[in-house]
Amino acid sequence: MAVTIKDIAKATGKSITTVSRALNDYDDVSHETKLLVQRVAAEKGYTPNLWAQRLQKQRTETIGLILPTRGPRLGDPFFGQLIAGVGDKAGEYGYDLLVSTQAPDRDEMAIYKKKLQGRQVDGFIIVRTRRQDRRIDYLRQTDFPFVVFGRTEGELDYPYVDEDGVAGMAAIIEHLVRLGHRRIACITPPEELMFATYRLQGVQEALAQHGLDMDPALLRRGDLTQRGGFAEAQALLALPQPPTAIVACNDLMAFGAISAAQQQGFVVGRDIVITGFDDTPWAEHSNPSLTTVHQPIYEIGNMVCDMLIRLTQGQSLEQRQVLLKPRLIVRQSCGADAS
Amino acid sequence: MAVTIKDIAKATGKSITTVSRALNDYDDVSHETKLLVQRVAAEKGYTPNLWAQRLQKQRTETIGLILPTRGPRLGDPFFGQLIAGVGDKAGEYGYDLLVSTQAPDRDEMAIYKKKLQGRQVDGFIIVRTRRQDRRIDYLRQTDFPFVVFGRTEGELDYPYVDEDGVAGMAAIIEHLVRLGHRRIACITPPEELMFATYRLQGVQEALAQHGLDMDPALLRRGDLTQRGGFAEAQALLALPQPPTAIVACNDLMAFGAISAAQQQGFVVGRDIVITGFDDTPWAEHSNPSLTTVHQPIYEIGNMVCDMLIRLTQGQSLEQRQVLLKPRLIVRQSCGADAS
DNA sequence: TTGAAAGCGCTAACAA
DNA sequence: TTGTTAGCGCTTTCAA
Repeated sequence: MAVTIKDIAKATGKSITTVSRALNDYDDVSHETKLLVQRVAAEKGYTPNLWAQRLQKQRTETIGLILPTRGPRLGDPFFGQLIAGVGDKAGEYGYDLLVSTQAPDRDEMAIYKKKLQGRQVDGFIIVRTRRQDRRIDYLRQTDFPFVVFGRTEGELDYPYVDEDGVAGMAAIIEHLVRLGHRRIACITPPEELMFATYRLQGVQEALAQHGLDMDPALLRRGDLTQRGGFAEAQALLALPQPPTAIVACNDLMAFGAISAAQQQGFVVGRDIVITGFDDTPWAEHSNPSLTTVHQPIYEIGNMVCDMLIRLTQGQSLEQRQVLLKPRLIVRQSCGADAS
Repeated sequence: MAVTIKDIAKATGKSITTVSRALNDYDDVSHETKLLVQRVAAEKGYTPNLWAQRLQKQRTETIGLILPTRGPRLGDPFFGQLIAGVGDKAGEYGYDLLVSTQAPDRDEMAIYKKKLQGRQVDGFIIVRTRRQDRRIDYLRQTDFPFVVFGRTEGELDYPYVDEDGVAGMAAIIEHLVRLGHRRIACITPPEELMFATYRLQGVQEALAQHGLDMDPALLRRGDLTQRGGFAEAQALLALPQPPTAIVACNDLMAFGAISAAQQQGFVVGRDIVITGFDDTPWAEHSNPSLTTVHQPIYEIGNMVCDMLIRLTQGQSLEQRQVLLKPRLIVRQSCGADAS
């Protein structure tokens, strides 16, 4: 069976307490005792029982990340990069990462409650925020540590990291208008997602600034998947007056839109222009390569994790709320490179 | 503060023991007591302290998945889909999933030891096996539950799920030979990965069966990334006698190879043929779409998780070792569809 | 049907 | 510098 602190106490002839303190390098233990205990512990291959430690310390050194989705859709590189960013940073601190999947349905809150009240994690990272987000309401009200990737409607009195979607989309529109486009379509994310609001707002404000209006027929709601982008682009291209540019609110939908356009014989970048948002690893290598807005998801994962761990340790944050400036990445799909 | 079993005991006037038994629905508690206790528990919003439960029960209902990589590379959809598959299945059982990232360096084993000996998880899922895999050696020797996605050299006396890479690559080669290709190049994974061996073996056996030899100049080692595929394909295309087909051992490298070929003005599917392995979500939508071998990673994640949980519960497995038959997916990049 | 008591492995206040 | 003791919240004998 497993080696416990008790075994070491017996083997060294010291008390359990002394062993505990020696192992934790307290300075009220004699040097010799410390050496002895540590040697014996190493010999016996002692590793502390974490539940016992945690039960005692009332801290878990674990952070929770509940992915708001189920099923194979996690092929979306978004989640992989995010997990990498959060997990790597957690590892640096010696923290663990508890990952669950739970679609945003009526069971969603149960899992947060269970993990919080069961004291399984010291804090949560919240991703893919809705405009009204009960996860955030709940955590705010219980006063439990959390950091958000994204924002919500209403008062933003919690720590978050987000990229400025308004500015990002505005940059895209600016660019397209400068290239001469006037009939610009937009494929948006599901309405309940907060970033849908920001990105659409960016589109509309930038258009307005150039005296352009969004034709309601050119505004279509997608589901963030390639399949969705494909379907919506098909519908747009079938209009009596099709757009000259399609602005998709994420890369995946843009890829779907490109497929749809190509399938109908369009040369993307020449006959029609398509852009994305996220700058996934694929954007650079797709054909044509995708004009998009860069979003450093891995680094954001790093940041939110770092902030959360500091919070759980009672530290205060230098920057509680971070809004990243987006960077436009011009590639071939907008035609600027193509010619 | 948190509600404990003690609070409920006080509130109901029952003993701690009785409360515990009532909550766990033991049948030596009177119906009334049970109802009373459960009502009060619900009112107070009681949730068991999992650390205490686990300390007591010596079981964690948590499984460990340590991703053998670090850094932003988890954009690889492989890991996202795997986590989804494992996580969803774990959720079905009410199990948690503990995810870590740890590159296969000399610190690698420390994290396994810590989690195992700290009794943080009931079992491990091992992925991306090396030909000689110390993770498996260690777990085998400690007799700790684990299930492997992949195989190793030597005796396969542990539970695993894998897809038959030999058959998969053979199917690709068969197909290409039938299309008339004779000069076929291969971009392989890093040598230490076990599936590199199988996939290369599949290529060579299938070639041999047609009396063809692999020109050593056409065999190049990649690193599983797009960037790597790009570089190796460039080298191949610059040969005095370039290949007519490039068989990449995963989709990512195939995408890189496609980019390289296109950049040099080749029409992929006509001037050169490129294939992948995995059938990632992107393969279908790339341009040209990618001929590849399907690997149901999400489902494999489901399977290994299911097997592992059964193992940790002391159940025996109907099928301890599963070798999945691969399915060839013919699309445009091999020229069969293109015409 | 219930409760008292022990103990899971550990940490920490207090005494010696 | 060390050991005694209590206790984290829970489950589980054992006795009543």
